[in-house]
Amino acid sequence: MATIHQVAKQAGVSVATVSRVLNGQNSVTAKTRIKVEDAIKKLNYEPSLLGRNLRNSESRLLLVLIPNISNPFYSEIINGIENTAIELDYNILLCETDTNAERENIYFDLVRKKMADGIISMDPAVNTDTLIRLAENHAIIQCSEYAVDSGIPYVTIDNAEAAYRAVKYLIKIGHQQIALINSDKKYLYARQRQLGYQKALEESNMELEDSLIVHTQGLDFSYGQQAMKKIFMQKERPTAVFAVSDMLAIGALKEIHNQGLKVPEDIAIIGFDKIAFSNMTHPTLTTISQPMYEMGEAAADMLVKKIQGEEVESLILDHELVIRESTLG
Amino acid sequence: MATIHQVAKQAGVSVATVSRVLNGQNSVTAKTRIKVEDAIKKLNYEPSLLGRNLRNSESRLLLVLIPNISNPFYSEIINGIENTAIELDYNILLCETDTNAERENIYFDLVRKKMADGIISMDPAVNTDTLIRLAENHAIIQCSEYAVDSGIPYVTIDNAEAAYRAVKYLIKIGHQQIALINSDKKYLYARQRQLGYQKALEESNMELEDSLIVHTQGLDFSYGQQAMKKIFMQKERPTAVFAVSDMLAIGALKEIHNQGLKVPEDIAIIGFDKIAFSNMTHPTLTTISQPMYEMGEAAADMLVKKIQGEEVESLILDHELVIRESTLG
DNA sequence: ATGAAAGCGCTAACAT
DNA sequence: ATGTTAGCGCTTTCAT
Repeated sequence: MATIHQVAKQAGVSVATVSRVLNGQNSVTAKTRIKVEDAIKKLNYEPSLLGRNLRNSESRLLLVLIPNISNPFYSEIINGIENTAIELDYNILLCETDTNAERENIYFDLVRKKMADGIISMDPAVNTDTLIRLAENHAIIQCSEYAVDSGIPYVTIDNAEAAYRAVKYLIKIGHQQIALINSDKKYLYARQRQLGYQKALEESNMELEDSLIVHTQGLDFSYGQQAMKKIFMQKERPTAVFAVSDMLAIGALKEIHNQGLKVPEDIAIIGFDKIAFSNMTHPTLTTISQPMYEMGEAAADMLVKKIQGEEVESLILDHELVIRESTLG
Repeated sequence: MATIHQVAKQAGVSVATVSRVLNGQNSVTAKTRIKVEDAIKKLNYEPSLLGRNLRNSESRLLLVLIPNISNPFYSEIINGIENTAIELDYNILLCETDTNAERENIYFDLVRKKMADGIISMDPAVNTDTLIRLAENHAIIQCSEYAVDSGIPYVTIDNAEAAYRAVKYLIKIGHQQIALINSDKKYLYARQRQLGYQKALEESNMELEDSLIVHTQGLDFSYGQQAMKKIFMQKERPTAVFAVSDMLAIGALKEIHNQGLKVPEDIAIIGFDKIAFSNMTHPTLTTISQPMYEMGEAAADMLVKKIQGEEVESLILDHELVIRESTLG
C-alpha cells in the first residue's frame, strides 16, 4: 500500500504536487501531471480516505436511521437516498434501530464522533428530545415521520389529507361502516391519519365508533391479521377497512380470506404506501401512493445542503389515491 | 468540539493519559482517571473516530454489496449482518449495485481507499475477476452466491439439493408436468437449482421439456408474471411450477389467478426463500426456507475474522422444504 | 504511573 | 508551477 510520499518520491515531485494532481487542480503542468500519474500507476497507489477525511474533518458518510429494513416502504426511500448520495459523493451508513433506544444511541454516537456527517431519521419511534439536542451541533433531516416545531427540517406527505381522501372515497362508493386499522397513537403519522379518517366520517355525519378503530403494536403483516381478527369479534361487521399501511392491509386481507369472506364484495379494503407487493395480492390493493423514491432523494439533497451550511426548507410532497380491485364493485 | 488536547489541558495531564483513560487501560491511577473523566464531561468531549481510525489504519466499516435492497431476501440477511457487526463494534456501509459494474466499482474503491475494512458480497452479478483480484489485498466474503474455486470464503446453502427436494416432492404428490421458472443461467445458483430440478425429473424417468423451462431477466414479481404468461402459451399446461424465488413464484401466482385458474387445484406452485410475504399470499406458498438471518450472522463473523487475519472456512447451511397451501390437495 | 514526541496520510497556506 | 511545512486528532513507543 503506497502512500502519497512514495508517489511523490517516485515521481520526483513534492507531496503537495501529488495532492494537486489527485484533486484535479489545474495549477500543474501537463508534464508534471504525467509524471505523477505514471508514478501512481506504477505504485498502484490509492489515496487513503482515512487521511483525507481527518484532514478535511469530514467522513462523507450519511447515517440513515430506519426502524426495520424488512419494511419495503423504507427500501424504496433508501433507494432514493443512496442514488442521490452517490451523486454527491457521499455514502450511506444504514442503521436499523429496531425501535430500540440503546441501539439508536450507538448510531447517534457515530455522528457525535464524526464518523458520519449527518443523519436522515426515518424512525417514528426516535427519541425526539435527543434528536433535537443533537440537531444543535449536527445536520439532521427527518423523513416521513417528523417532530412538529422542532426546527429539524423534514420531508413528508400530508397524512391527514391522504387518509381523508381514502375514507371519503369509501364513503362515496357507499360504505357506512368503515373500520380503521391504525398503528400506535404515539406516532404522529398515526394521529394525523386518524384525524383524516375522523374528518371524513364527520363530514358525512357518520358516527365514530371506537369499536371499529384498532391500534396495532407493530407494522408486520401479522399485526394486520390480528387487528382484523379483533374487528371480526365485534357485533357488527364493517363493510370496509382502511389500514394505515399496506403491510397491515395485506395482513387484514389474509384474515378476511381465512374467514371465507370476499374482497371487495363482503369487505372493501384500502392500504397506504403503495409498496410493490400491494399490486400482487389477490385482489390487488387500493392504496395511497407515497412518492417514496422522491422522498429519499429530497432528504439526501437537503441533508447534504445542511451539512454544507445552507438553510433548508421542509417539504410536503404529493400523494395519490390508487384505486385497484380491493375497493371495486 | 473539544479535542483530546483540550481535555488533557483541562485535566492537567498529558494527551497520552487521556488516551489511556479513553481506551480503558488500567495503568492509570483512580485519581487521575477521575480528573480526566471530569474534564471529558465538562468539555462535552467526544473522541473523533477520524483521528483514531487514521492512527489505527482501520475504518471499522463493513461494505455490504447487494443487487437490490427492495428484495426481502436480502433484508433478512442484512439484519443478521448488522446485528453481528454491532456486536463486534463494526458498522455497515450498505451498497446497492443494481447489477451495474460502474456502481460496483465505486464501492470497491471504498475498500481500496481504506474507507471500508472488508466486503460481504451478495451480488450474483458481481464481476468475479475483479472480486478475486481485490481479495488478494482485502478481506472479502461471499454470501449466498459465490465463485467456485476462487479462494474467497462463502456462506450459502446446497442449492441443487434444495431444488431437487422441491421437485421430488411435486413428483411424489403426483405431478408429471412440472415447469421451472428460473433466473438467468449466468448465475451459479440458477444453474445449481436447475441441476436439482433435472435430477429429480430424471430419477423419475420424466422427460425434460425445454418448453417448460423459462429464464427471467430479473427477480421482480413482474418477471414471474411474464414467465407464467410464457408457460401458458405452450400447447400443454403444466400441473405444477417450481420457481427459484418467492418473488417470481408470487408473480406467477398472480398470473395463474388472472387466467381464472386455481392454485393448487389446477396448478401447484413452489417458491424459494421463504420471505415473509410468502405466508400472506392466497393460497400460502410452499417454499424452500433459507436461513437468511443466520447466513448474515455467519458472513459478518467470517469477515471480521478475516479482517483480523484469521483463516476462515466456507459454510453450507441447512435449508428446509416448507409445505403450505400452494401444493396441497 | 505518566509524559514527550513521533507519526498515521492527507491538504492547504505560505513561500519561492 | 512547485516545494516546504504545519497540522487534522488520535495511539503508542520510549523515557522517566
